[in-house]
Order: sequence, then C-alpha cells, then structure tokens
Amino acid sequence: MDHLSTTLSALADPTRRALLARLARGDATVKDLAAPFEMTLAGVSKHLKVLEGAGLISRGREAQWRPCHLEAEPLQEATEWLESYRRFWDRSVDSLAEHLRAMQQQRPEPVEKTTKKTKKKNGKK
Amino acid sequence: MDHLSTTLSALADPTRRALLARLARGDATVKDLAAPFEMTLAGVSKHLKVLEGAGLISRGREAQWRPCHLEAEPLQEATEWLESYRRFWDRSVDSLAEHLRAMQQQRPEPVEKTTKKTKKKNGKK
DNA sequence: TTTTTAATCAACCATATGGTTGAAAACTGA
DNA sequence: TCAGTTTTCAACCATATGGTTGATTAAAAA
Repeated sequence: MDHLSTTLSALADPTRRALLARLARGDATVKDLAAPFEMTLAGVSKHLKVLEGAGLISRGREAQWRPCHLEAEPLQEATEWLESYRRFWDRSVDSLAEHLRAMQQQRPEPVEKTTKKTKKKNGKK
Repeated sequence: MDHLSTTLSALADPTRRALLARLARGDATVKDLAAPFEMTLAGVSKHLKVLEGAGLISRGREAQWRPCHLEAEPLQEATEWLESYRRFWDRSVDSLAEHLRAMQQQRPEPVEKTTKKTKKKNGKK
C-alpha cells in the first residue's frame, strides 16, 4: 500500500485519532493510553501497531514500558495532499489562500506520488 | 460512523483519490472516470458510491448519464482536523504558520466529541 | 419495437479490519 | 527463584472492503 493510503486509513478510525490526540499532549505508555477506552489492552496495542506502521508514532523502551511518541511527518504529507484541494472551497482571498494558491501552481495535479521538484519562490514581501 | 472517519476512509484508497483528482479538473461521467483504470465499470461505480456516501461527490442526471461533481466540504473538514497538528512539524515561522497558529488558538483540542469544559483563559490580547 | 449504451444491482469471493480471549514474553523486585 | 506488571502474540470471530460476474434498469437511437 502507498504511504498516503496507509496514513489516511490509520487516521480513519476514531479510536486511533483519540490516541493521537492524547499523544499530542505528551508521550504515554500503552496502559495509560488504553485507560479512557472500553477496550482490552490488546485491542489498544493493535491500534498502536497500526499507527506505528503508518509512521504516526514511534516507541521507546523503558523497562517493561514502551512509551509512545507522536510523529507528525505523515500528518504533514496528508495535509499537503488535502490542501491541494483548498481552492475548491476557500473562496476568501486572504493571505493564506494566496499562499496556497501560489503553492498549487507548482503542484497542479493533486494526485499521489507527487514528485514535486521546482520550488520557485520569488521574493515576497 | 462519524463524519470525519467516513471522509478519511473514503480518501484512504488510491483509486478514489485518483477519481477525485480527475473530478478536480471538471465533472465527468462514470464511463469517463473509469477509462484510465483496469477495473470493471461496476467496480468504479462502487468507488463512486463510497465517495458519494462521504459527501465528496454529488451526481446529476442527464439522459442515461450520471455526471459526477466534486464536493469539497468534507475535504475542508478533514484539512481542518489535520491542521490542528501543524504545530508538531511546522517549525518555520512564516506568514502561513502564523495564520494557522492563530486559528489553533480557537480550536485547541484536536479530538472528536470533545467535552471540553474548564477552559481557563485569562484575558488575552 | 428492438437494439445499444450507461450505469447500477445482486450475488459471490478473498482478504482486511476491529475486536475478543488466553498464553507468553520481558522486565522489575522481593 | 517466584510473583507481579506491562505489553505483545496467536488464534479466533464477525463484519467490512475491494473486486468480479451476470442480470437489470433507464434512456437514446434505429
């Protein structure tokens, strides 16, 4: 499976998104992460494995604990793909829209496996 | 299933993302959309049904054709969720980052069904 | 009316997914 | 060594998903 698909399918589950939201507030062990859920530890462990497989978390080792840590790079990739569609809803012409519209001129085809090369940015402001 | 999960799982398939990419260049019939794929028409029809279920496309009726049209609202919702994690990778302090950081101050908890209650925030700005 | 075209439906298949349980691993500490 | 804690593994189950084929609907064209 391609990277972006892996990321998006990992995010397409409310439990996993809640786990990421928790990790956004700091690293945590599996048990801590599992606490808020009505689910077995093994269930949460599986979800974490999916997140790890997508590169959305990494895990350390401290004694018998395996603390989880948020890794945001895949989120960035997913955001970039989604933002290439911004022009379809963002009618307002503020600085953000301008910025992204400029970006789109370098990435006109919003498909996966984008090989973005030329980063032409003429001095702005 | 919640709205965001539906959207993300619809996007977590390269075929469906390619269909959206095609629709980003203009409306199209099922047959036209199916042409680039080594897949039966029924297969593409199913994918379109998923996209329609997620609100990512709408469909018209012209004779026996059912032209598909991109609908970007769910993409906006998904983008907004993802952008709430921007601070985890975006270290650069350009105008875009500033803009989004400002937006995050209004939406600090990136979780679904958040029952945020105590929001102690003493007079700011 | 008959035929052609566009699209969907229904049934089916293989595999993936989200969950459980119970056992096992890995480590701490007495 | 034995016992407790944290986490994973393996097996299993039910359901969802992505795909096919063949029949069917709906409209246009002949």
